[in-house]
This record gives sequence, C-alpha cells and structure tokens, in this order.
Amino acid sequence: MAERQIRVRFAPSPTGYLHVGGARTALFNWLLARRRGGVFVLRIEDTDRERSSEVMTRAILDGMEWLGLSWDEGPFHQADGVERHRRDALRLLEAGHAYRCFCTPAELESKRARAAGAQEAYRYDRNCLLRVSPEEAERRAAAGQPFALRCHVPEGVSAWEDVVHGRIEFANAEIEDFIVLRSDGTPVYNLAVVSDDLDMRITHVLRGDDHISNTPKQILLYRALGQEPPVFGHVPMILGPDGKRLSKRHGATAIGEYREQGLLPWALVNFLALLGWSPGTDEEIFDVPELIARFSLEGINKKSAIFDSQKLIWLNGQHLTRASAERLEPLVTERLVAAGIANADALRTRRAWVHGLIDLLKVRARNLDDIVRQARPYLAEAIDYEQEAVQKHWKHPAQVRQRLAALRQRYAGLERWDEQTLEAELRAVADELGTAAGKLIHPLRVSLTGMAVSPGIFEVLVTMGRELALRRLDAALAALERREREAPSSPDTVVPGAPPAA
RNA sequence: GCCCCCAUCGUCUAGUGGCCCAGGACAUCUGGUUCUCAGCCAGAAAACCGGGGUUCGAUUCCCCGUGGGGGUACCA
Repeated sequence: MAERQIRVRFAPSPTGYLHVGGARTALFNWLLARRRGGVFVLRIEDTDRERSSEVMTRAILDGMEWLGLSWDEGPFHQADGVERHRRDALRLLEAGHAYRCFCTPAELESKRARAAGAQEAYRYDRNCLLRVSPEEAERRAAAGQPFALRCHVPEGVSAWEDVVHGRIEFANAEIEDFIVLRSDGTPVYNLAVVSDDLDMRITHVLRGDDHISNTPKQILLYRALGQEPPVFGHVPMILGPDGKRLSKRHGATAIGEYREQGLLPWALVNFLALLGWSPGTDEEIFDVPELIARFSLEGINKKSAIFDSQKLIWLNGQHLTRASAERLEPLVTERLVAAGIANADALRTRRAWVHGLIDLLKVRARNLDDIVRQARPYLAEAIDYEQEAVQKHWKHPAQVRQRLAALRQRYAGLERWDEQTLEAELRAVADELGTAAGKLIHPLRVSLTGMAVSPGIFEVLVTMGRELALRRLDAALAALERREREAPSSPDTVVPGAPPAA
C-alpha cells in the first residue's frame, strides 16, 4: 500500500525579512509535514537577482531556525535550476504548448496603455501565434531575433479542489498566453515554480491566498508538461489592525523584531498557528508538540485574519508562566549578560538560585525583558529608585526612615531568614510602631527593589539574601536621609495616623 | 474595468438546518482576594453585513447586492 509520503515546501523570496505572514505559511507546511511524517523542503526563490540578497536569505534562515521550523531538505536556490527551467520551457515549445513571441516590451506596453485608455481588459492578442507562422518564427529565431516563450492557453476551464476553499475554477478565456521564458532566456516565476515543484516531487502546495490567481496558470503548465498537479491549499492572509495588508507602518512585522522584544519562539508559533487555524475547541495554549498532534488541513480558516499583537503579548505571558525555569534559563541569561546586569560565569555557578529567581519573576512578566528588568535588584549591587515608587511610598522621608531603621535592626538580628520568620518579624515591628504592616511593606519594597511592584516582599527578601537585603536597606536609609535634607519642610511633623498631605 | 477569494462580538474564533434570543479567548468595564503588581474568582457590555429565496424551521443551503482582500507584468 504505497501511500505516498507527503512532501511540502516553503519557498520565500529573499527580498525582505521573514515576516509574520511568511512565517505562518512556513509553519502550516511544517506542521503538516511533521504531522503526517512527511518531508519539509526549503527553497529560496531568488530568481529575481535584482531584489534578492544574501543578507535576506540569511535572515530568513535565522528566523526559521529561531522558530524551530527545521527543514529536511534544502535550502535549495531556485536560481540553481535555471537550466532545468529552460529545458522545461523548450519542452513546452516542442510539444506545441508554447510559442515564440517576438513582440517587444515596448509594443506590448503601448497596447496595454491603449486598452486601459479604452477601459478595456487587456489580454495578449496572440499576435505571434496568429500572424507569425511556425516557419517564419523558426526563421526569425535562427536569424537571431530575440523572442520570449509564451504558454499557449487552451480553451476550457482550469479548476482544482482547494483544500481550504473547496472547488475553485477559472475560465481559461480569462487567462492570457503568459510568458514562461523571457527573451533573455530566464524563466518567469510560474514556470520556475512548477518546474521546481515537479523536480522536488512536491505533493502539497500550501501558500498564501495571494497566489490563487497563479494557480490556474500553474495547473496549465503541469498538464502541458504531462504531469499531474499537486494538491493546492490557499491559506488566508494576515492583515494589519486597519484591515490592510500588513506592512512596516503596522509596527513589528519581521520575525526578528519579536525575538528582540523578548518573545518566546514557541509562543509566537502558538499565536501564528491560531491565526487562520483552529483546533475546533476552546483550547488556545499549545506547545509545539501539541500543535503537531492537533494540526489538520480541515481546521484552516478561509477568512483573512487581523494581527492582534495584544493577544500575542498575553499568550507570551501565558507561556512564560508555564515554562520551566530550566527552559527559560538560557534565554534569560543571555539577556541578563547583554544588559550588563550579570556575567555568565557568576550565573552558571549558582544555577539553582537563578532558577528560583526565574520562577519568582516569570509569573508577572509578559516578555523576557520584563524578567530582566525585574531581576536587576537581585543581581546588581546598586539600584535606581523609580520616581513614582518614591513619590508614593517614601512620601515622608523622616517617618519612613525611622520605621525602616527599626525594621533593619530587627532583621539584622534574626537567626533565621525565611519567609515565615521575616513576615512575623515585620508584623511585630509594625505593631510596636503602631502602624499597619503595609506602611512597612511598601517602603521596604521600594528600598529593596527601587520599584513599586515586585513579587511578595518576603519572597523578595529570601531570594535576595540577607546580606544584600541589609545593604539595600542601608543604602535606602542613606537615600532617605538625603531626601529629608533636600526637602526639610516636608511634613515629617505629621502626627502618626493623620492623613498624609496631598 | 475584468477575474478570483472572503464575510459571527473591537480582535482571534466555535458553530456545519432545530441543542444558539449564538459559546470561548484577547482587549474593555465592575466587584472580590493578597503587602504591590501579575494572577485567580465572580460579573457586565459586545456579533450572525443587507435583501430575496429554499425549508415546518435558517448563523448554517442558494441567488443578488454591499463591504473587505487578492490578482490582472518579459515581479515573485
């Protein structure tokens, strides 16, 4: 029972970075291959030498690798197949499915302009098929007159059963005799694609909606070459928030930008998979292996989708919360080092502690930079106090300093340094001071982290460790003293319990 | 202009003739919980583009509009 192994491909043209639309197409192909035990081929369509570049090719490969979309064959370069493309074009000519066209681009352009002026649809008038005999064409070619090769489109309809749209058909009368080989001997896209897909024995072509109108032409070419076309599936496009085609002005569209922003590759994969595909249930958070297990062609939507970056950010936060510290460690470490907050060796020597820190911070982070930002107080010696935090919780420097000094003294004398002890002690101090625990907790948070938000204060204390915590407290006390001097008139004279001045 | 594709809350979507006066998620807004934030819990507001058919019955099927998108190259 030789059920043919599925072979799919992703064929980006290196004229730009890997963008979300391309990445999603690549993902669907990859998912299908992985799901069905097939082969995923990567082919760079660099036939357009003018606009293609090595740099972009590299960027696309990097993006694929980062997303984890590994290819089984390739990367192949379409430009390497030019000889074969040409041979296929010649086969078409010999078989009578193509003919030589001696019309010059300038002539064609003027005909097109005339048609446009008359509000008419322009289609090639078959001048060289109808008014140039095969013999004459032969002669002119031999004489060296340049010619392009055009596919002779037969009458009838070209249709196919699209795996996402169902049956789609085009009347061949709508399709002009398109050029397959330029007068300089280079192949045109549609021919090159068909030739390559045939050569690579591609069984399923999953690509963007924008290729629908190329499909009938390609089917014509398959047939003209005596081959059966593959299965086609046209996935909907991804649009910007305004419903227009996604472009730079919509913000980040290149995959690399999301990497820089500290997104998790598997979160982006999850998000992209859900854009245009649905598992048919209410579940939304999937790891890559689950995606492979669940993916199916039937779940692909017909409607184009708008890229909602807010949901992407939320999803990333979900994956961050669920990911193990083990898995996050290399990603976080890299950024911590890049930010100059810690050095790699130091982090390596206390991995268990680092893991604890990551587990502590990942819950309230939505991207890796959130973790890095929050991690600073635990790793660096000095911290900055955020303006807002200071204004809110260090409003009355003298009073705060007095309270924190009391706390510091008690903490310094502690035998144990665990959450229970630390909390009990703080509450005791608050009691003795005749104030609410919060009046101690918030200023303490500012003292330790410089921020108004952090994990539970006692967890912070424990993770930070006694020495560093006490040093921070000392630094805070000094800072508070400076503040008192700078603002001597600030209301330290406030009666305890009185509402703070606005 | 012509051809093609598409059409459920602001957004992503479930729904395949009755279970739907339409379910989930993001975002928004309430309230609760904790030392802050995140979270979590409870709740609110929010959609079947319009018109014709078909049918006992249409979000679901058909047609026509409308709207959006794509294509219309010796680009890919």
